[in-house]
Amino acid sequence: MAISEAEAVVMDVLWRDAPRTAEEILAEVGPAQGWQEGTVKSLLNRLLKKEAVQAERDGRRYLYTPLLAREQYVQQESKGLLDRLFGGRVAPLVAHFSEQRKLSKKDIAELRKLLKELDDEQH
Amino acid sequence: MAISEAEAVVMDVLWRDAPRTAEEILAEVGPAQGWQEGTVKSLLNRLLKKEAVQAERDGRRYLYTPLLAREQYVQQESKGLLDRLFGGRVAPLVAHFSEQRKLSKKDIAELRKLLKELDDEQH
DNA sequence: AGATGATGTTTACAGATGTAAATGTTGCCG
DNA sequence: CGGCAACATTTACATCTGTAAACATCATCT
Repeated sequence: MAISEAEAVVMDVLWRDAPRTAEEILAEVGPAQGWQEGTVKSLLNRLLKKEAVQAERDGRRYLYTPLLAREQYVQQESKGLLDRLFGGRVAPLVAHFSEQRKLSKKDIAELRKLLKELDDEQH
Repeated sequence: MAISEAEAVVMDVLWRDAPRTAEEILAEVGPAQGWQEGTVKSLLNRLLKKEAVQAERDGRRYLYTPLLAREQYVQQESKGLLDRLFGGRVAPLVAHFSEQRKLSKKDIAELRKLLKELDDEQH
């Protein structure tokens, strides 16, 4: 079962710091997303059903912790896009951003560094 | 209005070659997707409503042509992912694939070439 | 002209999603 | 102990999606 976009917003909070209560999550994303309490609770329940988070009782409330690692999620999403749009290869994706002039100086510098590291690994 | 995944499959056919009839589209994706005729027709109608394709009468049938350019679509999707998962920057995305050992030799070679070109542009 | 077949158009229906409202539960306060 | 406040759980409901079935239209064959 895939995680929806709204659910991912909740996961993001938990990935930044867990465990958290529903209240804390609401405080963190409610204003920005314009969400009510019920919305966050529903999303948490759906995430529980999908086994993406875990709830541990703490007195009257629950503490929620991610079960799905951010890495896993990022991996799935990225691979999906790459496969659908760029034949599964990374270079065309970067070329795309390059053409769109969406590479910042920092990006370029980091890419250079990355390639250098790959070089070094080669022994 | 965003284009759904199933709709994007139809767009892909049209991006490869247009205009096309519903029948041709079905012939091209039906088998692989396990779709019936009605499915393709529905998707085409939704795409029409979203103004992502255009239909031009040709005797008894229609010829469909994309209105939305593939570049636009790719741009939206890529930017969406980048913003949601990598803070809008390209380098972390590439680093991610690098860590996952998902960079092919070809990818690396192409990235190198790309950086070199950017270098040259800088003159 | 009526039946047939090729096409397009409308309607359907289940599951996912966004967004809660309604309802249930329980520890605590008076 | 009875009721409220704080949580959680259940139910709701409109959209969007995937996937067609049903129905309408119209050129054509008999």
